[in-house]
Order: sequence, then structure tokens, then C-alpha cells
Amino acid sequence: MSFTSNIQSFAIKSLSDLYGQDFTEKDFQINNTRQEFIGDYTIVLFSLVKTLQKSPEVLGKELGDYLRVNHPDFFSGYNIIKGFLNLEINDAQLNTLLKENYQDENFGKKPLGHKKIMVEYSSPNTNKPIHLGHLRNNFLGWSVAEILKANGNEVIKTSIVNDRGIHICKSMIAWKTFANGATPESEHAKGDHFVGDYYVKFNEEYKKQVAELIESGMSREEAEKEAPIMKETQQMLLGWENGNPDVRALWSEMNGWVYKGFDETYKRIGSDFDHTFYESNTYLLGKDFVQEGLQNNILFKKQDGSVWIDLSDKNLDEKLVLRGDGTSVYITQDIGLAIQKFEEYHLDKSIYVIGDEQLHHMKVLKEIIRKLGMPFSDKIFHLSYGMVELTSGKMKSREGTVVDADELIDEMVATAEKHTKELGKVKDFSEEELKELYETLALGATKFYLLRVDPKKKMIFNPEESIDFHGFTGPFVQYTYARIQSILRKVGEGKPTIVIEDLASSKLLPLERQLIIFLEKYFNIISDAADEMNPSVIANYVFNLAKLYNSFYSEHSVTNAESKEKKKLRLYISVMTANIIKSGMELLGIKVPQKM
RNA sequence: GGCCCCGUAGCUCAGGGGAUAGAGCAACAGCCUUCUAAGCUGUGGGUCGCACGUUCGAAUCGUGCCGGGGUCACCA
Repeated sequence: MSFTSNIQSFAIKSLSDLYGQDFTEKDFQINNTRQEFIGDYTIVLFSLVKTLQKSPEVLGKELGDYLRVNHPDFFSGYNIIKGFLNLEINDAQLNTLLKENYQDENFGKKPLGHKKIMVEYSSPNTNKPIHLGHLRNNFLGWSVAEILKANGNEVIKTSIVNDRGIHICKSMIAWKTFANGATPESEHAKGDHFVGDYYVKFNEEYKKQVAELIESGMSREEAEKEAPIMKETQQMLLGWENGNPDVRALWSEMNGWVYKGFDETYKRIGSDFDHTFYESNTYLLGKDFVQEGLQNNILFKKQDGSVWIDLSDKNLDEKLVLRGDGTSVYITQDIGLAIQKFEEYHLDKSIYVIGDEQLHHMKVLKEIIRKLGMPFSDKIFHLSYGMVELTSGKMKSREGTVVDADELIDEMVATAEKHTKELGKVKDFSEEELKELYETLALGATKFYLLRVDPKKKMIFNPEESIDFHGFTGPFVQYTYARIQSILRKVGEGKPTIVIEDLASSKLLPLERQLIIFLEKYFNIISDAADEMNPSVIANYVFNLAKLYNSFYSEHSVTNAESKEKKKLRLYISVMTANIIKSGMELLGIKVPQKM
């Protein structure tokens, strides 16, 4: 039960007692009182004024008095400005909250319920390494999964690896053509980069061949079809489909290189999965449902044997679900896997973390599954996020204009090292501890940067400016945590015993009040983040908490407080702040250091 | 062209019916004999794309327009 919901129910009860009318939380708003006014929470009276036929002044006074008289331990005062009833929370109430929760490392998290949710994220292609855009996906998916867990859901993290198809064959052909048997081992290269380089090489060669053909008089369209390297690649795809042993062997080997590279990166960035699906295993799944759909006349066949579904009643076109030659298309396998997920795991919700370029595709997928008569179509949710673009435009793997994830993190580690050495605060750290710290800060900065903005919006990354360590950043929040740890070290291990009277004996100063009230909000923040599936809610909160604490820190001394009671109070505030920072940052996948 | 998303400070972004629209970066001016200055305090910076409408009240909701992006594949 949070302060806001307490006030809400107090107000509803009061209004009913006073005026004999029933209200719900939708009939009036409760806001945070703005800085420039006295009070902590504000009831906006305008909407009530009309229904109750009373002036804001009279209504505010009657409601304010009633609340104070009936909840003297909760409210210490109120004032009315225009149509706003500003309520002050009693110091004792704040002290109690602090005393009861300051040590609770799980403050705000909800008990385990009965919802089972699958979050599919990451889902890489095996023909290229992970770039900045994929990082946004990985961080977002991981964080949303953790936020859902914190709200009492059972969460299954999955990934579908796109390990087959024409794009993989492109890397394979290029490798056969140009590599002379080179391997990641022989080149001392990371496997995913190694394979990705051949994907780029393919496209270079392809472009060259197309240009040559055009010069010799062919149309572009024809040239793109006829380029020898492309024909060779299509031949290879056929070979793969038919189980040609040589093709399959090379495919396995090259994918193996990629997985080794991915594992390294996943481990570093903290992505983990309860189950991994491979497209090479699932791509045939949808075909059975297509057969079923044909029998039920939900799907229909065209003269060439291709199978379609008519979605025109939903303002979507006809959509192909099976080629004339009987092979699957992209959506066929998605249908199969979507159904398999529900049948195997009995999910209450199936979340797909996929870029917003696939909004249409996911809409079609949901609709097809609904039309096929599956009862869980409504439980499929596309968590779409905006693309990460560079100041110079879009990232394209084909053209090599991407910010590579491994390189970016390496750069961030170097920046962390540079800052740390300049500041010279951790000279007692061992090599090992330093390395860990740089990694913590680098990933903290990167994750926070990508998670602090609304997932739905596309974002622009400027490689020139890179990612900051000051201001609205991960390291800022980490720094605040480290500062508090420093205080706690100074105070020593012995936890002060305390009784509530100690805390209540002196009036709370403005910053002390503000902090306690802000700490309490974390309870609702965790729910809000889950409802919106939006980690930026947490990031913004945790930043503002750190900012508020830093003001408090520079204004009031903890260890040299005016009195023993104040020292204890501020220690409690500090401990609870540290706990919530740690908890919130964990939900973003960010570690906090003891020192930095 | 149809459908969807986005236009808020120089830049990157919050705020999604309520009080004088916020933060970070960048710029400028201060603050380390006292718990970590990766910090704190202050100054300057806005026609919330434009217009109409709904409302006691609109950056927020509706409609239209302008600008940017996505998508409408027998690619994945």
C-alpha cells in the first residue's frame, strides 16, 4: 500500500462521509505538490467542485479538516491554493516508513503471483556480429523480464536464433570464395566478427558483379538476379534445404564460430536465456497449421499452389503463408513457434521484443493466429522499440556502417579507465578489482544510456560524443551509491540500534522529508514500469533519487550530524537510498560499485 | 497513395487534462582544512511544428494541415 493509494482511499471515504456520494479514483487526481508550495501531495479539487456544487475553498476546507481529524497520524496539515488542496504528511508517518523499510533490499517488489510470461528478445542473425541496435534490444528485453519478475510474475526468457536462410549462405559463399581456409583461430578473430566480415565481403563482390553486368548492357533488375555469386548462393540454399552434407557441415562450422563469439558478448553484457530456439529446428513447424487451415477453409490455395490468407476484413491485405513449391516463408515459421510456445509453456502472455519496423508483421501474425482459431492471440504482445540511428543516418550491416557492440564497450571501458585514473580515488584496488570496476562503469554507462529513453521512440546516437559519465548517466547513479558506501564504511560495521522515538524526536528538515517521500514512491514505480513495460521509468526515478540524495549530501552531514538522532535518521535515509539505487539499477542490469 | 509512429531549450530527452513547461549536455559565475568535486549551488536559453475545436483549464484530448521516419515482399 503506497502513500498515494492511502490518500486516495482516505479521500474517497471522507467524501462519502461528508457528502453521502460515492467517488472512485477516477473522479479526482492526486499529484505531487509542486516545489514552490507547502505540502507533499495535492488533491486537485476542480473536478469535484462541479458535482458537489461547492466552491474550491469550502470543499478544500471541509475535506482538509476531515482528513486531518480522522487521520491525525498521517496528515500534519494542509493548505488550499486556488483549486488545489495541498496535504502535508506527518513526520511520524515518514519516520515509521523509514524505520520499517530502510533495510529491506526488496522494498517495492511484489510477492509471487500466478502469471507466466515469456519474453523473447535478442534473437540474432548468425551472419553478423551484434551492433548498437541489438544492444538496445538485449538490454530492453532483459530489463523488462526482470521488471516483470519484480512484480511477481514467473518469467521465461527466450531467444530465437535466426540460423538459416539466404543471408547465412551469403557469408558461407564468401568464405568459400575468399578465405582460403582461414578460421577465427588462424586469424585470432572473434567468430561472429570473422563471419560478419565475409557477409560484408559478399556484398562488395555482389555489387561489383552487378555493376559489371549493367555495364555489359543488362538491366539492374536482371543483373541483380544473374550475378554469379548470387546464383551460387541460391544454389547453396537449395543444398541446405535438401540436406546436402557438405553444405550442412560448413553451415554448422560457421554457425559454431558465431555462437562462440555471441556467448562471449552475451556473458559480458549479461544477456541470459532460459531457452533458446533455433530457426533451423522450428522453420517447418508452421506447415502443419497451414494444412489444418486449408481444411477449415480459413486459408486458400491459388493456381500455382501457393497458400494465402485473406485479411482484408482487418484492413490488411492477402498474405502468403506458403510458397507454391511448398516451402515456408518468414511468417510460416513464426506461426508455428508462436503456437508451440503456448502449448509447451501455458503462457498468460507472450512478449516479443522486436523493432518497430516489424509492427505490421506482428499485427499480421496475431491476426492469422486468431483466424486459425487459437485462443491465445490476444496474449501475444509486440514490445516494439525504435531504431537506434547515428547522426550520420541509419546503421546498415551490409555496408558496414554500424557501431559494433564489442568495440563500443571496449571504448567505454577505456573511458572508464581514463576517468578513474585521473580521479585517483581507488589506488588501493588490485588489477583484478580495477578491471571489474571499469567493466561495471562501462556497462553501466552504456545500459543506462540505452534504457533511459522511452523504448517506443527511436533514438539518435552521436559516435563523436560517445556516452557521457556525468549528469543523467549510469556512472552518476553508481557514484551516488559509492558515496553512501563510503559513509557506511566510516560509521563502521556496528549497526546502530534504534527505537522509533529517537527518529521522531526532532522535526524533519526539508531535504530529509523530500528524500523519504521520494523513497516511498519506488513502490509505485516498480508497478508503473511493469505496466508500461518501460525500463526508462526506473532509470528516470533512480537518477532523480540520486540527484536528490546528492543535494541532501552536500547540505547535511551524516557522520557529523547536529545530534545523535539526526545521525541515525540520516544513516537510515542513506541506507534506504543505497538499497533502492541498487535494486533499481539491478532491474536495468547495472551493477553498483563499493568504491569508484 | 493506405495504415502506423514521431515533431518540447543550440543538442539528447522527460512530462500524455491541472499551479509560473523540466532534466542532462553545451555556455557562463561560484563551491573541496569537514562523509568521494564522476558532485553541489546559481545565471542565461521555449510561439511545446501550425491552425481550428472540446474543456473551468490543453504541451497533453479531437480534426485538418506542414515536416521527418517506418511499413504495405513468394527477404528475414
